[in-house]
Amino acid sequence: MTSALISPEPDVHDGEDGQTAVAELGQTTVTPGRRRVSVMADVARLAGVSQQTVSRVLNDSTHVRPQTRARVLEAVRLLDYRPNPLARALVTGRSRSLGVVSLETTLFGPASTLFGIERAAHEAGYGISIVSVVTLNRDSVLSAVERLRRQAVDGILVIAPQREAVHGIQQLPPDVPLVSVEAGPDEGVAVVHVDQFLGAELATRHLLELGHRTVWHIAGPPDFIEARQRIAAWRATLEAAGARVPPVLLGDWSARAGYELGARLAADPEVTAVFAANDPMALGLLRVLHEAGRRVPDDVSLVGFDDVPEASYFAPPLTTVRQDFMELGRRSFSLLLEEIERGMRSSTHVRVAPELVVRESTAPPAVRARA
Amino acid sequence: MTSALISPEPDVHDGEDGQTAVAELGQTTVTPGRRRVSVMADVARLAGVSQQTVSRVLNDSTHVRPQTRARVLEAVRLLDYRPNPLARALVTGRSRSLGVVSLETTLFGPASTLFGIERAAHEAGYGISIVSVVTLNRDSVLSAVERLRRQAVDGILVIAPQREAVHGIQQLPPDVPLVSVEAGPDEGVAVVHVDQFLGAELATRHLLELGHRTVWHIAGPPDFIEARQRIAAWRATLEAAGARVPPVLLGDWSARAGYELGARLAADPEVTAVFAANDPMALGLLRVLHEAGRRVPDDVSLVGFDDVPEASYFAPPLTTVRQDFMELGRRSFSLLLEEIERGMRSSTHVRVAPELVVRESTAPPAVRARA
DNA sequence: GCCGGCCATGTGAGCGATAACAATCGCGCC
DNA sequence: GGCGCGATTGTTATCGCTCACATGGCCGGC
Repeated sequence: MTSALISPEPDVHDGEDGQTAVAELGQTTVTPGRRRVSVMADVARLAGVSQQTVSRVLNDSTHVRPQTRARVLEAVRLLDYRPNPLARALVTGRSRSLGVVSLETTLFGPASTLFGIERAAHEAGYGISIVSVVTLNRDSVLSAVERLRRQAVDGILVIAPQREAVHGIQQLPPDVPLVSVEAGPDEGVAVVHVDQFLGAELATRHLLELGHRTVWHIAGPPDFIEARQRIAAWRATLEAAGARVPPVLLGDWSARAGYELGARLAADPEVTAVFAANDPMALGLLRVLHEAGRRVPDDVSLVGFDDVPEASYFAPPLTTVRQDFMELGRRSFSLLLEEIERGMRSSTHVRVAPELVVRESTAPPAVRARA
Repeated sequence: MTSALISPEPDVHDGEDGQTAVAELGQTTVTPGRRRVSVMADVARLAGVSQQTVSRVLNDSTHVRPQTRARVLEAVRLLDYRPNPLARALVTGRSRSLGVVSLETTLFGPASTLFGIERAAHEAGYGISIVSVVTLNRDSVLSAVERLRRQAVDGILVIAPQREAVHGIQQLPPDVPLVSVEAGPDEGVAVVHVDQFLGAELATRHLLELGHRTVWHIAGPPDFIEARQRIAAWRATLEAAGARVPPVLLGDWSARAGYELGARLAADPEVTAVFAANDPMALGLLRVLHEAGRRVPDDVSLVGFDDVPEASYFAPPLTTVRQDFMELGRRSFSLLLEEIERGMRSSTHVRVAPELVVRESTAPPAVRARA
């Protein structure tokens, strides 16, 4: 008997504030001004079944007669019912939401990773809460994680490209599923990252194989783990090839750094191949080389890193190492999901392979350069 | 027990899966593998008070004897108790979390706004959940909002710089507090945005006042509301000053667009002043001007928009219009909070004033240009 | 000296869902 | 033809907290 009678005269003072309080069926009174949303009991009543049956239709959905299910679903539709996620989470102990700790930056890598995670989570029906930090260090990571726990997330992803973050991650209480993305401690925590070593090796080898005698490197700031790994791989690749290892130039990821550090390279005719640790720095370098009258790739070959969307529009289109941040997000998410389901920390390391994208900024050295 | 004794022969499988079940105190049985966390009742028991008193200490905190409060807080500390936000939200109807719909982009504006919101929310004790969309249109906005509602957010912020998004926003059910950020419909929804009209006027007037006869404009893509507004204000400012209105050049926010469209400007000696609708396009223009041998600001003056962090490192440092995205986030957040507290939609428009930052890319026109 | 009223605290009832178990029905099988 | 079992559905307890109201002590005022 769902509202058998609808009285034509709702017993409501139709208001001092223009809002209409709606007379509701049954015994529930209505807070004026707040539209009452239907709950599972309403659906049950309307469908003429028990609340548990409604729950069954909405969840496992086994052991329900098709006819019953149809009636329930119809009631759901009529009432525009949506399950209250809080109530569900309270009783199941699962909120189906994840926390992400992210650097407050518009740097391409961290920002893209965030979106990659969001997309993967979305597809699996998870929501994500983010906490951004201005700097990554022990305390900021700890307090960010604490805030996320207060939001009842099922698990946490820390986008932690910087070394300092590692100290925080290591000290986290082990009772929350957690995965470190882009970098992390060697032990005790699951880590998903792009294989920086491979990426830098691909870049460096590509240039060596084109015939360059050695490769210069404009690196990222050494507080970024990735920057260090790229330096190490670049150096190892040169050494393995018996090539001379030039001094490393430390930048800060910005185009400006590429420009300024690049000025020294542009002035040195010995320099025929450069590997820049990210695309913006490659862009800066591109510019200073141009200003110095050194053609790319004729006089100098250049490889970047990241494959930002604009890279193929650089002049010339940039050969670079692509990092698949969507894949990174996907893998991080599934690893975290696994931890959540097994109920224990994992300490797996997942490596995502980067890919060399050859465009037009690399070529064999000019003949005079060899002479 | 953190290995008080390290037996040389750890009894490895004391379960079948290596997990150790910890014996807990009291009558509660323990799910093996999952550490039980303390709840409010535990605190109450330990402090020798009722659960309600614990609740009072943790919330309103009025009407509690200092001595009692101290005892409760001590118990909280001892048990490392944290209130379960789900239970609280279930009963209060407030989750203290906000939803943000954001464009899946690393564009400086939307990305910074997101962080601005996060920071403001954080300071007020709110968490944020994000949903990112690849494109903004009616359906994507609607489904994003729907997803956020399923996460039990108290209110929603839509970062909606594109026109298409407006259609979605207008169709949203009015029963959830919502604020549109950066743009929105004219009516029915609260909107917080930077005053684009003022910004473009500042830029254009600055150039006119330096003595330039007119100002060219490299605009953003017209599906962005901001782009249109900047065009309109630029045009109006020129007209008000009696200056000729040159044809507008439509870009896509990228440095590349600035470069390519700029080529035409660089070739035209009549062009002495350009207003670029964002900093990256200004950067591209800067480059093509340089390549064409036209000096900035001696031959051509240039104003950007956004004040990205690198703008002061451009060559020359860029005069630009700063948008305070942190402020934008703060204002959006407080407006939303107000809606939440009053329980009804507002349709206020809040404008955040941009600011002209004069650096070294603008100067009076060269004398020969006037002649 | 009694009573109203405020302070400090406790009690019981939900919030809206799921979990665990109980109950009912019909059917196949010996 | 009775028994047992699976398919369906209902009942009750519970998740961890806050709300509304009840209670009991202590104070001041007449």
